[in-house]
Amino acid sequence: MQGWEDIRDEVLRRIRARDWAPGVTIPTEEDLARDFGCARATVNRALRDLADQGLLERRRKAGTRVALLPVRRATFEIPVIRREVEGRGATYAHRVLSWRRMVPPPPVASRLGSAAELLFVETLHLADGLPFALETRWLNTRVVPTLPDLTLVSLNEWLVRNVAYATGEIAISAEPADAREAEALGLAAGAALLVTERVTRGDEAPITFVRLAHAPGYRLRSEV
Amino acid sequence: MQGWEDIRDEVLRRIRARDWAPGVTIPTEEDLARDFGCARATVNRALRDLADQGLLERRRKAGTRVALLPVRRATFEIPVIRREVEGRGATYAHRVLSWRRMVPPPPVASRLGSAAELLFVETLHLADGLPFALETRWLNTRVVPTLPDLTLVSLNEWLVRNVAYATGEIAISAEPADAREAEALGLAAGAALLVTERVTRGDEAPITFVRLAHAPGYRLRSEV
DNA sequence: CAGTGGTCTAGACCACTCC
DNA sequence: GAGTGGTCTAGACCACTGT
Repeated sequence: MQGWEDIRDEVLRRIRARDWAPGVTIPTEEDLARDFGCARATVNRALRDLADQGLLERRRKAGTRVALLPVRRATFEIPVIRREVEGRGATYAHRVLSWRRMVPPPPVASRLGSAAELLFVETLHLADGLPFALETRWLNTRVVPTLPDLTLVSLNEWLVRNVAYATGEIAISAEPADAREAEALGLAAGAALLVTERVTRGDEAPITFVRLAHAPGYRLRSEV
Repeated sequence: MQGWEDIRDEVLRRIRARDWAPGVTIPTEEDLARDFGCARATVNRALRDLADQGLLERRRKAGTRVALLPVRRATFEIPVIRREVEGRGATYAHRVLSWRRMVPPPPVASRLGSAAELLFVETLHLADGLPFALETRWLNTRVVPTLPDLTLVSLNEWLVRNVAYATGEIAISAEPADAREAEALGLAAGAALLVTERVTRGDEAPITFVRLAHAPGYRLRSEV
């Protein structure tokens, strides 16, 4: 007996073995369904999965072709920091370094699409007592009327649980540590940091902008 | 008329609006199918999509619950460098800086699971004539008997088109530029570089290890 | 216009897992 | 044991697009 995963694996095998070389059109779903002795929907599920991975290109009428330059899609899981630290077998802690109301600097304002005064919070995340990441957050308090005790729960986590979001973007880059980051993370200024920046927006208003500067040694990993 | 995407959007709306709060069990597929006036398979497709995104957790018998701490899954497209440069509207070029046979350094050998002699190739990728990324590659020539003229086609691209691969991993980190990278990219030593490292393996033998050190300003982006 | 993928349906059986 | 999601089927109609 065979399921759609078996069919996907067999198609994948034929692609890798170059039975179906890059650029060539493979048989139609109907033909494959007959060959494999299953329903067309099952073949469709298998081919759709491979197309989602970028290995096949599908177009109505034109058929299904093996991708010439497969665009690898690497998926990274971006968990809440506490989970990430605990997942490494370390003990999580966080410390709020400062908070105040302030008008965001231009780069933050433009990303959020709002130059209104925001709550600024600086949090150091620790793994086994050592600096793990410095979080720099600007928060629109209009959409978040009541706040938790920041010393008890990470704002990061509280927002995930309590605020409805609509859309967002993530950007990853490498940047030299500025004076503040270097001090908080216990590094020399200019040290290479992996920085992730996230913008989160609600239906109407922007919610928050977060910049996470990770201590050296941090890696994002993905299987392909 | 409604399709599975409409149902997915409506479920997403209810999650965001907290009609269905984090942690609660939502109605069964059968119930939802009746409510929406469609077949169960259509509801299944919609809920499966949201579960794949990490917003729902599904278990047989237990039902479908709204995730408490949704693990955001950010998907980044990792295209061939030429495509990436051209996608930014720039002109692509590459220059092979050096190549030789050598035993890989221990970190590379352990990643590939092979300490045999490999072909080492150093390639500078250019966008509009400016350094874009420095590629450092170790290639198992046993699985790649014939090589192209490296000055004509990027080894990166040639491999994608001509070598069957089975599995691989990608890791992303921030690292200070070493002397070689700084020279090739025209930077000061220690500059923060976004580094992507990829291991590719065939059915039996390792194929290649690639390290890409991207010039400052490089960002990976993803919608969430 | 015609061929191909995209999706929906109604029903069925199965696999897993909670009780 | 029983409830729920996971998947398959056979058929149908539709949407897109190359010719």
